[in-house]
Amino acid sequence: MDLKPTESELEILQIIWRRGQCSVRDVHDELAKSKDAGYTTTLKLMQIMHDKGLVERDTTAKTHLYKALITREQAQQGALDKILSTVFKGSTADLVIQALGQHRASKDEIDAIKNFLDGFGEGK
Amino acid sequence: MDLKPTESELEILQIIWRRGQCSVRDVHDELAKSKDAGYTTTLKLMQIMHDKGLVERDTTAKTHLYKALITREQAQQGALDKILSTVFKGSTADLVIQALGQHRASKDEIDAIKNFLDGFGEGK
DNA sequence: TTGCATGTACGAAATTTATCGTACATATTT
DNA sequence: AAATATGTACGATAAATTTCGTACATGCAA
Repeated sequence: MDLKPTESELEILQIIWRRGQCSVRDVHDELAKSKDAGYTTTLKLMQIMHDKGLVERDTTAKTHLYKALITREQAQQGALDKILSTVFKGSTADLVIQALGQHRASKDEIDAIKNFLDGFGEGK
Repeated sequence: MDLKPTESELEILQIIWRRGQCSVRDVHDELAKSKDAGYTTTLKLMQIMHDKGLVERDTTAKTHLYKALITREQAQQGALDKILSTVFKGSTADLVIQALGQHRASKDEIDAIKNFLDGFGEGK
């Protein structure tokens, strides 16, 4: 099993993750807000995702309903692993610092991360 | 200008970043350790990268020498931006926490991040 | 100078990913 | 019932990326 969604598949997974379960129509309407592709394109993509085992579907009704078989966390981890090895020389610290430096995290976010670090690395 | 290297281009950029400047042969030998592709494949890729403006080259000698025109930091930022929007719902905090949670950063790394956060968000 | 190693150039094929058209089935509306 | 809307299936095409073969130039050793 591949487990590594393509870019387009990720766009679709995002929507499924948010809604939990959805029809091709649901996904396509959502996608159409930011993108411009035909309905059958979305359909085909979702069928391919089904073939790959990225989603499962309930075909009892005419309109099939899709659910994700890969979790957002799994996809996140996969994405992190990839960029860690391709651009961050494997350094998590570099990645974190670069992420925080540019993206102007809010104070709340920073606090959340500090708390996380405290509970993690115990004491300093 | 596109500025968004493909997967293969990133593999090559990594090597150029590490060595500062190199010939196709340098890159290909390095690449061959982990991968298995022909020399002309690497050559073609680097020519394409030159067309795209990702690298520059010195062609005075027979063996051309390539340098990166995009910095590692730029590529890192691009990679982060992409996965932030595709899998992390735009939340830097989520990304950081996920990165730290799984990858068992060393104590030193954690300390480095804490220091960074202290100098950054002032106050706790 | 001949032969071989090492280089670049570049078209073409192979792969991968994304898009679309068309056929066909089943609801729903009038 | 006929017409229309909505849905799936799926082959074909397009587009992007990667891989390779072949031609050709040049440096170097025998």
